[in-house]
Amino acid sequence: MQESDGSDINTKIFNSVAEVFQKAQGSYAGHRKHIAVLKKIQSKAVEQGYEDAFNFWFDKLVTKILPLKKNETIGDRIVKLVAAFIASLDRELILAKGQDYELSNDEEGVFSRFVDQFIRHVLRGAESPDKNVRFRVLQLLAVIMDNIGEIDESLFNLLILSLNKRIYDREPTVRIQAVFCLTKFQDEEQTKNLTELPDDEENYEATRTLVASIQNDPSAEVRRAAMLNLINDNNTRPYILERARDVNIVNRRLVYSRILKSMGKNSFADIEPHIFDQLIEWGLEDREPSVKNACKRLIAHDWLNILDGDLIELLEKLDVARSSICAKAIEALFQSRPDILSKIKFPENIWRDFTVEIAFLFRAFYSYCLDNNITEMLEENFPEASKLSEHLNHYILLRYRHEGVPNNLHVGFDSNTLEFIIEQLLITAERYDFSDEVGRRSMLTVVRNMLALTALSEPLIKIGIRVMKSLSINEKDFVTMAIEIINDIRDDDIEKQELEEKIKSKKGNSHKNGVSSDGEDNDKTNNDATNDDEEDDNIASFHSAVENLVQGNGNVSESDIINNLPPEKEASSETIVLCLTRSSYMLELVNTPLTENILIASLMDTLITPAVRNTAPNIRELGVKNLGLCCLLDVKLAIDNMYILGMCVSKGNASLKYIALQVIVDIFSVHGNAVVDGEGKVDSISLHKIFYKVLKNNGLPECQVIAAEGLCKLFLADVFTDDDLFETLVLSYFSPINCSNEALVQAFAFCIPVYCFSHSTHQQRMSRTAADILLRLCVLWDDLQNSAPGMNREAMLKPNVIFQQLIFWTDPRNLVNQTASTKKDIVQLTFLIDVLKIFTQIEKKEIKKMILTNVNAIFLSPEQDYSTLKKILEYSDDITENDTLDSVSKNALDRLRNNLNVVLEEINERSELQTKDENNTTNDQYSSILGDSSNKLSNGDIDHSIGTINEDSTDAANAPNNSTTVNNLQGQSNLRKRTRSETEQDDTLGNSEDTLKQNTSAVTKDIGFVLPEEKEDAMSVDEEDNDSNSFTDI
Amino acid sequence: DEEDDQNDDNSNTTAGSILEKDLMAYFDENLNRNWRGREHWKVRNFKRMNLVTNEANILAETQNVVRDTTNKNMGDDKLTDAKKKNKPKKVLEIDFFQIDDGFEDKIFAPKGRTKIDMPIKNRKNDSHYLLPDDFHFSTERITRLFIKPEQKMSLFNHKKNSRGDASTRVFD
DNA sequence: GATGTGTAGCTATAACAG
DNA sequence: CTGTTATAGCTACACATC
Repeated sequence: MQESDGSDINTKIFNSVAEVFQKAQGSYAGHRKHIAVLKKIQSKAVEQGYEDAFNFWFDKLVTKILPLKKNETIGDRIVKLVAAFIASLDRELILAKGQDYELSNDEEGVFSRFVDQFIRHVLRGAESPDKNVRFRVLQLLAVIMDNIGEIDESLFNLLILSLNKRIYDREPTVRIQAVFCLTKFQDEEQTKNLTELPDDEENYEATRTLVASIQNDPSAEVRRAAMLNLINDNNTRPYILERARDVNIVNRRLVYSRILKSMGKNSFADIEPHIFDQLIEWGLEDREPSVKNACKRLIAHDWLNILDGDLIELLEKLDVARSSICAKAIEALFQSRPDILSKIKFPENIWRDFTVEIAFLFRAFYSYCLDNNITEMLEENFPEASKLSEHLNHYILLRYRHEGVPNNLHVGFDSNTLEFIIEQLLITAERYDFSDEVGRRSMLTVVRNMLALTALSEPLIKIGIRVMKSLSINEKDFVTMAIEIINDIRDDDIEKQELEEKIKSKKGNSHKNGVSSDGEDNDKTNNDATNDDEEDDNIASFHSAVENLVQGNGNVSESDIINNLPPEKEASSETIVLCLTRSSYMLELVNTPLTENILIASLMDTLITPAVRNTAPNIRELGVKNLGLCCLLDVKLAIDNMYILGMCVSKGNASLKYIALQVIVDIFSVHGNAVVDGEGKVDSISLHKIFYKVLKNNGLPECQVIAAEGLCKLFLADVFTDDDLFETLVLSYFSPINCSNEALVQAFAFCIPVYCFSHSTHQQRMSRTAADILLRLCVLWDDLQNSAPGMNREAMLKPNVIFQQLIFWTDPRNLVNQTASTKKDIVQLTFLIDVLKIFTQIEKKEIKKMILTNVNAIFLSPEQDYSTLKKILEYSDDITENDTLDSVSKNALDRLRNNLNVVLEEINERSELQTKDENNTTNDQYSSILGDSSNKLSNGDIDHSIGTINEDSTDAANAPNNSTTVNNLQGQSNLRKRTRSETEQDDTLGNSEDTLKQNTSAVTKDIGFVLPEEKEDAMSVDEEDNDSNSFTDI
Repeated sequence: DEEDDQNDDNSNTTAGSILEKDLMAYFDENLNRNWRGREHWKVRNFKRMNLVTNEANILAETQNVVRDTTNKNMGDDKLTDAKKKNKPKKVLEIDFFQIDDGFEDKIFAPKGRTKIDMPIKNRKNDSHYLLPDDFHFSTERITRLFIKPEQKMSLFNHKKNSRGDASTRVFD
């Protein structure tokens, strides 16, 4: 080939290709044509033996767009062009192969050489320092991945290696494209290996890499790309679906709106039941409305459509019997599809053939109609009360008696199914219309007798009692009936024991002294069978009781019960549990004081008090709960039992602590401080100590949460007002030892702001304690950073964030009770003064910087008190003069001082203006009240005095205090300055006598906070912990 | 100042009458996003209560509005100006005919000392970027008693009654 | 690493066709 | 009714800039 010809053709090829690119960058419009042209150029070049030249120039021209950043339209157009060109070639080849054309000119070879060269070419930029180049390279690879045909092994290895490097690129955009590329290399074999082979750094299987990305990539968009492109089979599905809890909102939403939606009917079959439940719960409970709505739409729209609107089938899929979230799901369904409401019917003939789904729909439909006042539907679909009770009775009999009822229909019904149906009917019954007396009476009979069944499950006891409450005439009637049931159960048991004893003694059996039923078990061959026998007996009495009641002999009078003296024998522990369960659910619904409720008093004596003293843990816990519920009804009882409850918390095992703690909090919530501190009452300090102790004990995280939540409640209610206890509370929020106790953190995250912003006295308490909190936490943090490498340094917030939090909490603008005087509020300013005051106790430059750089988040306003602002300025000046600060800190501090000066200036200007305008009249008045303002009268002072004459109690309380504290502060500040310089000198000598040292040593003690073995007083602000241990005696 | 005084009085009377349920809803709404606490809170200012409608606030707000609008107008002008400047700059075109010898060398330059990889510590995250369990703390939850959930305590409006008594109420 | 700007990915509403 | 398209407006997140 001659050179001139060669370079001529070569140039021609270059010009032609370049022209296409030149045109194509302008718009997408001519792309079709451009691709045709490119193909023509290529085939012509091949014909002329210039295949390489075409490839060379094509690649070279593509290189030009590589530096273009993301979303640059020109770049995107060329990328599209390349993709379309390659796709077109590929498609042509496949088509040709499919039709068995003779490929005349080795098109396949041309294509694969072109692709091979192209990929190798762009890969040269895969590790370019320019992130745009890396992005474009990966983008080009991603868009051609589907159409590269077969590539040889060396290129494949090169590509995989590059992609597995780029998946860890610095730039998220690059990683996203890498994910897109990798998704094309997945296959089933790999997903199997996912679970079967161990993790391996050198394992370059695409699926494994993608799974690593979906879980570990910091960028939400990368995880999203992996989620949407990961192959969806049994092995990978859990990784995809767990994104329903991704921290990113869009990712969470996409699980419902894309992943699950596209799975269609397979969602029901292919997802494991517990995961399926979890997904629905997560979706419907999500904090973000958009996620919640996506989930609702999935259920109410997509899924219901898939199932052709078959509501029952949908409920089957949702597994109503097991999943507690279904109530929410169906409510969403009713709301978004009101059309289906009218299609729901409950004809008479299905009443005896309820399934779990129908029963559930029945109850949900009823509740919905009731809540939304759809009376016509109620009348149309729901039978009269007596019918309801009949049906209920039918299922109760089915469940608790095996003979006497036509069995053929319900052969497949297991007890769980029946209990679920019964529960649904009872839930309906609780809100049913019982204006018809006959209906009410018959339902009452059914429920009372049901509650007498000893085999009744706890959920049914609970709802049964509630139904009984709604059926009762008044509370006294309710209590009477409930206690009668309880007494009957106990008496029956004792009777039975006596009977058995007689039989045993007749047999001359020796082992009768073993505590009742435990011994019995040995004699019984089959426990279940015996229970059933027992049940049959109960059903028999059940029937006779029904007879009695229907004949009107139902209600036993109160005196009957009281006169029915407690038998001397004790009931078996199983029976006691049955009684206590019923009584606790009863007591939960009672509100009349104990003094008007003699029956409950008798219950205390016969059942509850013995239970509290029982040695069996479960009985004792139930007893404590019952006792607590009674205490809520009577102050006197509460007072008498505070001590024992305190003992339970301090000496009991975890579960006893857990319940007793709740009881104590509830008692305080109801009775306030009346239950402590007085003649014969428990000392409130001792109770505080109990709370400290539980709060600090991270061995029992659940109890910590109760203590925290409980304390927050009590502080919110102003039952507790102790600053030290409050400080401990806030400290445990930030403490690293609690960082893994999510419930605790969330309780505080909610309660602390509610507390601070609900009342200015609350915010003032925070303000008073905040500086000390900050100081302690700074020391703690510092210690954590210097601790052993095993420690998790992220377990604690950095001091700057803590400081920001405290500033936010003390910001008066966040108070709910916004008034005009909010702008004058100085709570946050006093916090700042305290911080500046303790500032010298912070030693680390790093921490000082974190404090100072946030100091300007404090709200300053010319409305605020002049002297307070002035004081802050003085402290700031002091720090500037005496501390060596880095430039950032200094700038921040200067800015604060500058701002302060501006504000102070403005106050001065205003007051001058005012004195001119108002002809001295008002000012005279106020200055006479103020008396001592010898220096220039400032507007701030005036405001303040107005606050004082006002009836605003908080201002009135604070005004004098503040001025004195401010004065004191100044004194202290000077003193401190001296001490500080002395300390600096003495530091090397080890002098530890002054107050500052004392403080630091107190602080060092707190370091134990991090170290479990020393944690005793670490968190507690309470200094002397060892003196009175009222609850450790005995 | 006299006006302020007046307004103070007004606010004190009106502020006390904010309904408990409104307060509860207010807190639930505002703390919804901050449920994870700790490092996850944002300085997002609380949506101000619009429940209190006393003269002082109306006055203050109108003043703010006046100032705001003036500011906004100024800002708007600046913004639109900035946008006008930004938009027309997108007339970029590549000359594909211009191929000088060295251009590929720049693009395919070795990474050198530029860090193009994620730091190792960022490649694994134990949280897997999943949210923690949500315990759904709410005013509803913290006002109800632990062992007697039907009974609610009244947390916010008890102040006027007597200190140290949470004055529980029962809602039927 | 704090800041302001830009944008992906909805959400809402209407109009319109099937 | 149901589904599509077009429009504007919104917010959390990403990106850029200093």
